[in-house]
Amino acid sequence: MPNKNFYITTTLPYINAEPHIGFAKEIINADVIARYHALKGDDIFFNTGTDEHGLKIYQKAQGLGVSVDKYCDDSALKFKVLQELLNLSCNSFIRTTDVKHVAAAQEFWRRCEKNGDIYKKKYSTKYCVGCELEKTDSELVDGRCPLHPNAELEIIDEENYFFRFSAYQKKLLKFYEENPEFVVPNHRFNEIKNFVAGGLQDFSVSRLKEKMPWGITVPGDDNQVMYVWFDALVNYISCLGWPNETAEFKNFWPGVQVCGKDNLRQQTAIWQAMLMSAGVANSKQVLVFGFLTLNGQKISKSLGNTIDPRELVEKYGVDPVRYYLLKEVSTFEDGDFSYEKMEKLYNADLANGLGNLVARTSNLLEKNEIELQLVENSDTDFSRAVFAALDEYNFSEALKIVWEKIKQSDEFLSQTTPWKMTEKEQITNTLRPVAQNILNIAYCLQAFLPETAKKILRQFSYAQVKKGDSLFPKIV
RNA sequence: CGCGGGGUAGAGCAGUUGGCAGCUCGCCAGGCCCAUAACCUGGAGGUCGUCGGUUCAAAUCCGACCCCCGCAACCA
Repeated sequence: MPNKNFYITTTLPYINAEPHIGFAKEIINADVIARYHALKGDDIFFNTGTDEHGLKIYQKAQGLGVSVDKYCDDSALKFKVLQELLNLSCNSFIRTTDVKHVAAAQEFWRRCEKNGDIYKKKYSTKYCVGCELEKTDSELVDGRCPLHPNAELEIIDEENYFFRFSAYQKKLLKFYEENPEFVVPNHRFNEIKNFVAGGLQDFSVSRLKEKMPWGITVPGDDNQVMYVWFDALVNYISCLGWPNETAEFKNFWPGVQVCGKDNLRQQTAIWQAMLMSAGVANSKQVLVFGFLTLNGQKISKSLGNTIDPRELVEKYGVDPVRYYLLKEVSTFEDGDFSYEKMEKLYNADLANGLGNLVARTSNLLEKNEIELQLVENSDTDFSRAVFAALDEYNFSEALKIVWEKIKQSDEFLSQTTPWKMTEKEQITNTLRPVAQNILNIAYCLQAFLPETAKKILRQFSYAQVKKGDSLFPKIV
């Protein structure tokens, strides 16, 4: 079977806030998909990065008394370290301040302009710096932005460039119809279809440079910079080298994009219209994930209940954090995080489940000096069942199937009681299928818990398996 | 008539081509003793939000209503 090329990209988090657990979920989900495809033998391009332009960034840097460049460098680093922290398999980290991205965004603009989709218009509107957005009166509460009541609204009265979004209503609807798998899950697809069918308004895609210098200069107009959204979306192809006819771009675009549910419009409508305008192929698929709550409450800075992935990883380890987000939180619906649930799940599934099974089995193997020849992925019915759930992005179900195998193995040991046996051959024959199960489990877990899978594969690759350290010490 | 999600055992959830109501945690009783005080077996516990309809049969399909939670060109 020839290798296929598989491209997946996250959205780029905006660097004005610390990385939070919601984005961790998004990127871990993407990582599982990428690792799964790698396991199948596909060639992978896995992109993430940072979104760094816009007024909010500019003002924040000024407030801190540092140069914008330095502020961006420092902030981008906080996101880049997630790759190691969360054990991600990304091979591309793009920053919207990268030279190649800036050039790509400008070329993208030129193509949209050439196609007649960018025009200049004078307008006046209220603008919330906190949201980086213009606000309509209907969105305001007491004349203030409800999300940022402490920020003064700015009245913008200027001439900006607009993108002819309205021209793409029919084309988008046709595209959706022709690609029934384009947005997953289906209820999000319906949502965006309804939105587009309801009519589209052109939106502004530039700002006056004198008011907002931190952006990419509009080609042919030194007085204007691109609106941050317009510039940022181009990253999904600039990271592949576009507009150059690179091998990466030819081999990997179009790809799969993932995003949080707040980003539905940007990814599935605005960006798709932009691609059509620039004459670039549309994305292959967009996966729209749910949100996380913390102890049942919405996570937000104003509530002060944000949670830093680094803190979690330091406390529990990478794989337990990945496990929680994959098993306990459904892929497309909202989910909840709490330390209490984290620790319960850790003990039940990782310490008492997988960790204990590996410990008791390897201990019996070592103590009885059993030698085995095991085969990786010997039970293809099992791995197929796991992968079938993965094909539907149902990570929780996939892990459930794996854990059923763990339970079966524990049951088998209890029934056969190999620790009572005296004949080495009998012990060997009893432990062999259990050890083989563990190896098969580890094979499948490579997509989910890469570190743990690696440890087990290594431990069970020797003819004489040793007990080794416990994988997940119980939390007491 | 804005859009969407949800309401299933004490808690957290799974379960729609309609067919005996499931999983994890917790609780009770027993077993085992290789293993990380772990593991195995059995048990208690649910009028599947409410009301009505279709059907031999409804958590699942249809209609009305109640209650929670997001979103509303916007935050992952």
